[in-house]
Amino acid sequence: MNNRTPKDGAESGGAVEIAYRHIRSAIVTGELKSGEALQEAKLADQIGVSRTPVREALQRLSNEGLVVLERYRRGQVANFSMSEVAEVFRLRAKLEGHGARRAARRITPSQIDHLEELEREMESIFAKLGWHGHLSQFDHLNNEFHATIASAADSPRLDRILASALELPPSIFNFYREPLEDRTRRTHRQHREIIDALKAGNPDWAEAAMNAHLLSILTDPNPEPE
Amino acid sequence: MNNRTPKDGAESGGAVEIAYRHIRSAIVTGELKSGEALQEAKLADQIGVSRTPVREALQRLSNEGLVVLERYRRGQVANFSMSEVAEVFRLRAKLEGHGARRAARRITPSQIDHLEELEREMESIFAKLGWHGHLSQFDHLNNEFHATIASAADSPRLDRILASALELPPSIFNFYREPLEDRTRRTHRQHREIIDALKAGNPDWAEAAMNAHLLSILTDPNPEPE
DNA sequence: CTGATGAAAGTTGCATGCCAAAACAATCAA
DNA sequence: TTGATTGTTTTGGCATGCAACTTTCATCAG
Repeated sequence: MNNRTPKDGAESGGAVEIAYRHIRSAIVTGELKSGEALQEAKLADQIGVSRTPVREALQRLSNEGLVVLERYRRGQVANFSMSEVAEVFRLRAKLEGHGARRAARRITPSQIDHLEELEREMESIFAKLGWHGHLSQFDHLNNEFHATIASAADSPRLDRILASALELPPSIFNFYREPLEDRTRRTHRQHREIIDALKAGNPDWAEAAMNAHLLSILTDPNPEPE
Repeated sequence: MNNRTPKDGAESGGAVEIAYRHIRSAIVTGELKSGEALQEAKLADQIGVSRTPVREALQRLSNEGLVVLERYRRGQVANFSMSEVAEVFRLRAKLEGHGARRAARRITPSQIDHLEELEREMESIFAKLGWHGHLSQFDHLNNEFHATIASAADSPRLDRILASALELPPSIFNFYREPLEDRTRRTHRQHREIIDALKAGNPDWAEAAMNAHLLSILTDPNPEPE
């Protein structure tokens, strides 16, 4: 079973990267459901690599919180309670708010162009495909939008934390009661406001706008004490 | 070269854990200096495990930011500039401030006892051994002190971020100009104040005290815009 | 039928080997 | 001497095999 691929078309990284993307995407699209068991051998076979890179990929996903690993036990797709989702957005608000504040004073014109371009793309695929069709692409663009701001904050640690510890499968949005189209339109407005604040170089505004954006996700009133 | 150890005395986890602790401790104590190359085979041999668990351990350390990995390149011990250290403490202030705020309403009496016990221990070993002797033990107890508060915040993600993305080798303290004894004494006072705030169940106070504690590390005035 | 028990099957943890890419060294041209 | 070039050595990336452990399932006592 030697499926060595000396040059696999549009391949970017190594086998770990392939496995990582594959599994992550399966989780993100809901193909792998919360709580579902993850068997190294099966995944390896399915992806076309050996167990070693699959193990590394699962390790990474475990760090990111998308997968739960326990010694000698089968991995599982993590499941996210509403309160966990809320907590993630609270933490992201703290960190990305901080990031936006710093970014307001450091962001370059070309980064702002990039943000505007990303936002245009998001709006255009939303207009073309509607919510359900655009979920996966939206996730990607939206992640890059936030990552661009974080990187403008010039804090590699912040980058890493946001990229690795505070990601959620976009499928969680499907649990919300609010019509998804409404939520999406609001998201776009908020993105534009954040861009405005960054363009103006106003740290307070940028932080506040980012906070508003992230905390608006928590529409369901949450009864626990702050 | 089969150094299999069917039951290795007071062993806790697996080979990965052994490798992880070994390498981490070497970095933390300064045995491995910043920028030093990390060769899988050499480490594996030295630790007494194979390369596979060493690779996993390095992966973990890379996620934690203590090690820098790049595909096909030798790993290196990360090096921490003053501005990175400052940024870590700013991020910790945001996150642990949030944690302390939540903890103030949730912490249990037994957790408070635990904090007081930890603080007593820290002060006692400091009194006995002075700064240089107590560095490694202090690091351990101090980490548990902060981890206890974070866990009282009842936010597993926060736990994981603090444990994995915002750790620094305690050796960085040696770069500060301020006499270490002074700094340590202030740390103890601040710890006691944090405990007081938590005991009082006052979220604002707890957050503020935690912020004061973490931001006081940045004694060197930093000229960059916030 | 229910819960305990133990063997068989399945899965993960780790060691090892091979190959490809990087690091290094020697050689040569300018 | 210096910088480029090529050949050699070193080292990391991945596949695979075996051992340790968990899970499953059949069996049996109650």
